[in-house]
Amino acid sequence: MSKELAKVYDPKDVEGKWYSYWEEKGFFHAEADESKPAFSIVMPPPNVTGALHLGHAIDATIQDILTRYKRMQGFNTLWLPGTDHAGIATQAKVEEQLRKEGTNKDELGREKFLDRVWDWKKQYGGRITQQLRRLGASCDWSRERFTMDEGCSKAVREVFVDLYKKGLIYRGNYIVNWCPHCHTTISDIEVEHVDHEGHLWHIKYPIKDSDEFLVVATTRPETMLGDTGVAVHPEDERYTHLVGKKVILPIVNREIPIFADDYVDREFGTGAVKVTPAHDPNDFEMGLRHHLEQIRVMDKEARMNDNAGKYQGMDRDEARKAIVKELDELGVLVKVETLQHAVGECYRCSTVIEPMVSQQWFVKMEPLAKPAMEVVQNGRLEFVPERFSKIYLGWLENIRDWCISRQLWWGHRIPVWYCEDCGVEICEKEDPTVCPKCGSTHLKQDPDVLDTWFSSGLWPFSTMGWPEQTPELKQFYPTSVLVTGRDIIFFWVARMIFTALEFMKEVPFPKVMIHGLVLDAQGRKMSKSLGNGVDPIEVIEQYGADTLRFMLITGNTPGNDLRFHPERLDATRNFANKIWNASRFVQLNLEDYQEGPRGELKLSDRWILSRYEATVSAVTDALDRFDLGEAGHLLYEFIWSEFCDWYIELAKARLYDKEHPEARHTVQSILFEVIEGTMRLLHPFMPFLTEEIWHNLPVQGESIMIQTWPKVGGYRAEDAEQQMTLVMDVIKAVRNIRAEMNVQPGKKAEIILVSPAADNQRVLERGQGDIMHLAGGSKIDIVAALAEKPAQAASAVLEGVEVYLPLRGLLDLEKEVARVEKEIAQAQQELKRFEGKLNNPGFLAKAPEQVVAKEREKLEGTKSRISALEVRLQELHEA
RNA sequence: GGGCGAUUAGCUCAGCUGGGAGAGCGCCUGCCUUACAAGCAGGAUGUCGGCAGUUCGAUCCUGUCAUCGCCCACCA
Repeated sequence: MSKELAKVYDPKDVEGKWYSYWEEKGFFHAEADESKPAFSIVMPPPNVTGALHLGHAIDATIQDILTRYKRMQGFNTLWLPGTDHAGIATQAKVEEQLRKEGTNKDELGREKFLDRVWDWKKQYGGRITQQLRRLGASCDWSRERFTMDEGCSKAVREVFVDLYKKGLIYRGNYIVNWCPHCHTTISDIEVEHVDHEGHLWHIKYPIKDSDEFLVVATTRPETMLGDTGVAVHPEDERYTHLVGKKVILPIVNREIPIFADDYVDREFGTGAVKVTPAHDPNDFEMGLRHHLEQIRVMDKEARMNDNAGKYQGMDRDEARKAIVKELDELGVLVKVETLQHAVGECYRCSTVIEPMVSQQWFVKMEPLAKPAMEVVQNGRLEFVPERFSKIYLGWLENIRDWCISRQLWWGHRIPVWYCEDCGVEICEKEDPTVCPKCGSTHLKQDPDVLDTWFSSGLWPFSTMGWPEQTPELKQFYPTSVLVTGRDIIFFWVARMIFTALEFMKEVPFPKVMIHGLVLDAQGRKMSKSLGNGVDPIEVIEQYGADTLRFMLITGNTPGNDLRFHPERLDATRNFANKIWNASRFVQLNLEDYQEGPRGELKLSDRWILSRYEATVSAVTDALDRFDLGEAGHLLYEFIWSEFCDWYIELAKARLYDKEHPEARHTVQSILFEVIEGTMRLLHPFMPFLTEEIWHNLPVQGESIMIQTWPKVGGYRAEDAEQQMTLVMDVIKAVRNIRAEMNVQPGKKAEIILVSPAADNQRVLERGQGDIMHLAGGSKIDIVAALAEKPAQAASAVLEGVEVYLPLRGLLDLEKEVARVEKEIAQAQQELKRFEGKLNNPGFLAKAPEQVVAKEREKLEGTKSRISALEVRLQELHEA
């Protein structure tokens, strides 16, 4: 116990040690045990390929705080970690590796390639979970899961087959978002709409058997090779006479129909739209309505295919130039405008997406989206902050079917087989070997894999053993809360909700706590390309995990983005150091401490206990509201501004008083109780520091993390708080005078307190020792009135108390007069405000009685202050 | 084209569901006071984005405008 404690807290000495201790002791582990109420969180699984970034750090910190809090409250607490196989990202990493080795996945073949990915996963997949340990994450690592492990894969199979049989998964030829670089489809939400400056080309399409032309406007002339119609608005009088006729498509010389469709905007361009059903989602829809042919003119690389005639083999951009040139030469290019418009890009590689008709697997969304909306509308599932529910609902309202097939190898392979003889589709929970229709054994599995989010969408129950009815599922499902960034509400949160409702018939969590993104100091997203990312591990090395954690959750409002300012790390580190030193002070003064009954409590004791207890309640409330920033702020204020700045200073006198061991013992006991409880309150936020401090205190127990959460126990004392406030105000007033009058620090001075009210006098008498010590008094007189005005004294007038500091020769009379005059002026301003209010009949009639009374009180207080100040001024003039 | 968020001290941000504004950093003045100079004590600084409204009273509620940021969106 009585070891030397460093003056400066060094997290390096502490963090590694405690983390392995916790893990070895099994404190993170949760067993299904129905005797205790459950609290559970599933961690949003980070990509196996990834390294920890600040986004993960804030996410994990929030979850860890909630987890540690609930664990201390006695819940059977499970925080279940895991990682995501991240189809495209991981496959791309391994492909990159192969490229460096001079080979590629096709040379290797599917099976060998997958072996390589698994190897890669084994080698690097643990990095991010190691990094989460550095942060202090108290997850149950014995339950760590991976979206492609056996259990999760089984759940995926179960869900796919079930939805397939219900007709909610289907295969069909539809227009999808194709990334020519990643060579796969992506879902609608994986397309980013980015504004580009493009052109609007006006092209004349000659009308068949006529001299007339129809001018269409397009941003993508290269797709005209696949045009199979031209659309105009049904009520557009310019064109009604043309509807039903045909145009001859330039270059291609194909006859295509002119038809009318409401979709067309008469105001835009020429009001006539070329229709390419195979390469545009709207055209696709119109094509279906009007039975147009779909002609695909590009291949998987977005090169023109054999439907493109002489342009075959050209990249779509080259083809655009060449086609524009030819149109120009043909004399049918009538106008080119520049146009700002949004272009879809791949979220991963920013390649412009090519909409393309292709045969893919889809999840039918409407029947799934409806219940997912209802649970939010009827409050069974709440977003925190609430405003995110609107975003969620808006998305589900307009949702389109979800394209789930990906042309990748890394992922859950689509569990559908095709009979090569009779063509039948087979989708069962077991792999088929024989065609149930024709008996053929020539079965071929669909080559595609599922969208990564298909498997992570099952995360809350797949990780708990579903489809088996496990004890874990029974106790920990539904989970208690989901914590995640606002950027994956659609990708992940929504999908978990509708799959859970479909398969578990229950919400996966009653609350979703959404936090913002961590931005750089300029407010930009952190990204590899900008090079503005901050590595949390480096921050931890430099400042410690506790500092990073506390910094991340304080200083902003829930749900809002957080700008990363390195200076805030310094400030938070200073706070950690402050706590360290406060505890050091307590420990140094607890060496001879024996537990035992306390002696009489002084005002300051009752005050700090009351403030401590108020903090317990307020922090607990804030945590229950998921307002971690507020909870952190409350702790900061209590520890620094109340416990350190006041109570520790107040405690010293009695602590060092050898003549009154009982008083010393009482203070020791309170210091111990308050700091010990405060460490428990702070533990979820700063687990390492608090554990270290806790073990340096005279406590029994293996770890602070398994102690109980502080409870309130009757220490609240409004009277003590009020009285102490008066004492502190007097101390501040004296300090102020001393500073302004340049009284040498350390030099003791006589203090006279004039207070006509008996109750105030009693309070001041009770606090006089404290005032002496903290205000540097040599002697203190408390009187109801002064028979003789102290000459050569500086003064301050508080409500109910006048403070005099006889300074004799030290008093600068002029300065003092100026000071008093200034105070009078300020007080008169205030007085005016109060009078204004109290003279307002509306105020008197309509404001609550309490408020009126309070204003009256303030008015009276200010009035008497002013008259006291005026008397004082008079005296000064006389002096 | 919709929606959301932000606009408060020089900077970064709080402000707990309307009674008259706070912190940290920075700045100024003193202090190495035996927990802490990563500290202590004291101090200065704000038409709470503009305008209008509701109210006895608005930083907080309503409307509107402005600037910035984000999300969504099938005007080719």
